[in-house]
Amino acid sequence: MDFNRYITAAEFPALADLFRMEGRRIVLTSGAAFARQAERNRRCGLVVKGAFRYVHLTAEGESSVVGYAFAGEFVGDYISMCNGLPSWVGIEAMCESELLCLDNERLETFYATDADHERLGRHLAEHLLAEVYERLLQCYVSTPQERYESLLRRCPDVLRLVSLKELASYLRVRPETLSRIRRRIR
Amino acid sequence: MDFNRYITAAEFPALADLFRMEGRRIVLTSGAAFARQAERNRRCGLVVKGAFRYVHLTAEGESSVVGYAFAGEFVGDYISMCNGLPSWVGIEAMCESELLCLDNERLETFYATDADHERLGRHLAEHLLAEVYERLLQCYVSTPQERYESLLRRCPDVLRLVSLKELASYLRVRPETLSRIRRRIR
DNA sequence: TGCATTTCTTGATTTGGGTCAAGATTCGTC
DNA sequence: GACGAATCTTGACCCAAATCAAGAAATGCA
Repeated sequence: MDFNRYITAAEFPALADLFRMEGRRIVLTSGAAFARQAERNRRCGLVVKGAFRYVHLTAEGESSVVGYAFAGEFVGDYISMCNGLPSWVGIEAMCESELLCLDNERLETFYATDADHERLGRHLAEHLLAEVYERLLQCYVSTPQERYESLLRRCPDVLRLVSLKELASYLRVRPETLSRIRRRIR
Repeated sequence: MDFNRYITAAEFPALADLFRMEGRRIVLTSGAAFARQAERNRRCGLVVKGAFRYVHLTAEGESSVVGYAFAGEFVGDYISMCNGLPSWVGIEAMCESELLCLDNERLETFYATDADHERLGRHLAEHLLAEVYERLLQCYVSTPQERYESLLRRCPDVLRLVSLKELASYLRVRPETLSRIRRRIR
């Protein structure tokens, strides 16, 4: 879900195969929603083409981009999928995108057929956990400038992918502040 | 690990049984370390008595309390345990505490013996993921005051358990600020 | 190409939390 | 109970980011 530490098909080939064999091919136009905030989203996908952003909307109407998924990565609100609760985020296509989609039931029966599959599911969850955890710890320790620099190091062409305004939202600062951070560094 | 959304023995009875059957009984005095930051910690425990805090130390020597574990809950740096990397946090006893301890190998062989056990492990990881994820989203949306009020709602007697100084660290504010927040609410 | 819209930058001002400092209160220990 | 240490509160001041505002640059589209 994150700029660099995403969950890629390459890391979970057996899972990727499942999506390739059985996934329903879905094409979304730019801006179209794959999942809506506050709804239950019991499906996920493997991104074949394009890109997705995860957006959280507060009660006051403020929106924050909290993550991304690109081609070759899995996309979906894994947590909402697991526990069946309404999703905290919406997921929308950033451009014309294509994915292979499976619903949670199919994933659960896949897990259930084999202890190795269960283990795979565990490793997937552990992998995601490690990433979210690291992001959380960054909240405790890093300044906006550090977050910006660390992000650039991880994904140097991030600026070709998203606007500064959106990047600011991801870094949890105002666009003006990001603009000033960038001037400071130059 | 958190004040309310911890992983309890009651939620994972089969796992709790494993700890009760095979766990090594360890008694720690107040302040003693169960796990050290920057080291690999490949064991975890079920807290029988007492309480533990998770502390992250920055390079500048600032310390933040990032979580807790109480009696009836599991304790350990699950992420460090899974991926074998050095831990981001230390875990220390807040008072004289007793726990039943297992190392990662035993847990892995437990998972490996049965598809049901693998599934249990998956659910555990998913459960943890959901919690850490919620904490992360809180970073994006909540003010210190909101974090304080939400914490009080979840764990009304938190103030009898930890000092305001420590609570401030958990809420990611200075003690003075927490003091002012409390005056504001009164 | 020209116009409208959005994004981006820059400056001025405000504000929330941090820092520093000084008491008050609580707690532990002898 | 008295003393010392730690915690807690309060005030004064500082600073980084938010807010407000205005103009420049880029983008989209007719």
